[in-house]
Amino acid sequence: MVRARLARHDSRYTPGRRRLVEALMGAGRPVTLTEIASSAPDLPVSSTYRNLSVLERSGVVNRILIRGDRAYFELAEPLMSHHHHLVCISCGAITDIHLDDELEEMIDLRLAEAARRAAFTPLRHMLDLHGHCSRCLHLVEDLTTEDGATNILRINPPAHHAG
Amino acid sequence: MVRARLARHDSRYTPGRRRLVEALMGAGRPVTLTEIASSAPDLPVSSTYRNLSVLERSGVVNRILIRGDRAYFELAEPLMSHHHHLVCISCGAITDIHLDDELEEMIDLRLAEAARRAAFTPLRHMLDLHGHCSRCLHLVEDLTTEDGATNILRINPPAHHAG
DNA sequence: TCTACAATGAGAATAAGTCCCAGTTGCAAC
DNA sequence: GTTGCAACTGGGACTTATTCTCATTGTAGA
Repeated sequence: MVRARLARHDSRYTPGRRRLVEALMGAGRPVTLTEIASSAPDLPVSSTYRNLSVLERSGVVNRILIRGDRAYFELAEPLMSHHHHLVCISCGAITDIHLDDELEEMIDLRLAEAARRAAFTPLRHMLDLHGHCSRCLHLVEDLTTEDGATNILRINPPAHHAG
Repeated sequence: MVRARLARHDSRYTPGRRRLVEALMGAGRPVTLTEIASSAPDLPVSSTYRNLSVLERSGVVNRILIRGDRAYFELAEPLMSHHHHLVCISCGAITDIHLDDELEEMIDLRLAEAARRAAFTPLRHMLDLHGHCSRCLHLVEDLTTEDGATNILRINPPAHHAG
């Protein structure tokens, strides 16, 4: 199936690309290029970047932008089931979560309405929840202010950070 | 109100920060630091980066990560009403959209359930729709394949790109 | 086998964003 | 108003993820 999607873009399923797909399968969570590189040090960095782009263009992997300083990669549907993310804004840890189909459909429906009004052609929605994981919560004194403002403390990632 | 939120973090509402808030108000859409810099060339880059971080930490602006190569900034709630984005993956154009409160509440409810199971403390959800704007649609031949894969073409931003 | 084109890999190049530091400013206490 | 402390500023150096270049290699099909 990966091969077919690549072929559709005149691209080949080469050993290097297979290694990448397997690495993403093995990780089971979104990973950065640095993480891939450290688990497969023989893969050249430039080739890995190029191949991740090719795989993305062919719809095999998704590039997810959660932190400004680096990109995360994960397998696209249907290699990976549709899901969303809990993103810790302190340490960057990412947890996959699933929502029920009814809600997903309702979201898609309403987004499609808004898209039509803007003459926009939808491809896929991205829904993430930003907050603090249990290990970072203690770093934040109080989460809300008297005027209801969220009190976001961007703190240097602690030692346990997962990304 | 901006001043109060800054004061909560032992920060001051200086002229440079006021300029930034006014620039974001004037833009009316998410903008990059480069855009801010070109509309206010006298603001030093390093100060602008620093001040945007301070304003973000105080809950005055939101940093939105939509393209991997740069960050966008917009005013946070309630200076700006809660909204979501249509993001063109070809040219990067961003359009603000609003969903009805009922759906927003349902999303928050289900996300909160998932967060509780993961011992995660929610702060805010991010929901964007990725696709192609009307001006970029012609760059894509066919949007779906026979196996249902989305056929995403990442193309160099055309001349009209909005950021 | 030949040909055309995709893929590779090493390093140079790019650019967003951060860091540093010396000088300045704002706020609060006296 | 003076003073002291801490926040702020600005310019440039620096870091680093990502992209680009290009010469070489691999491969599918004629």
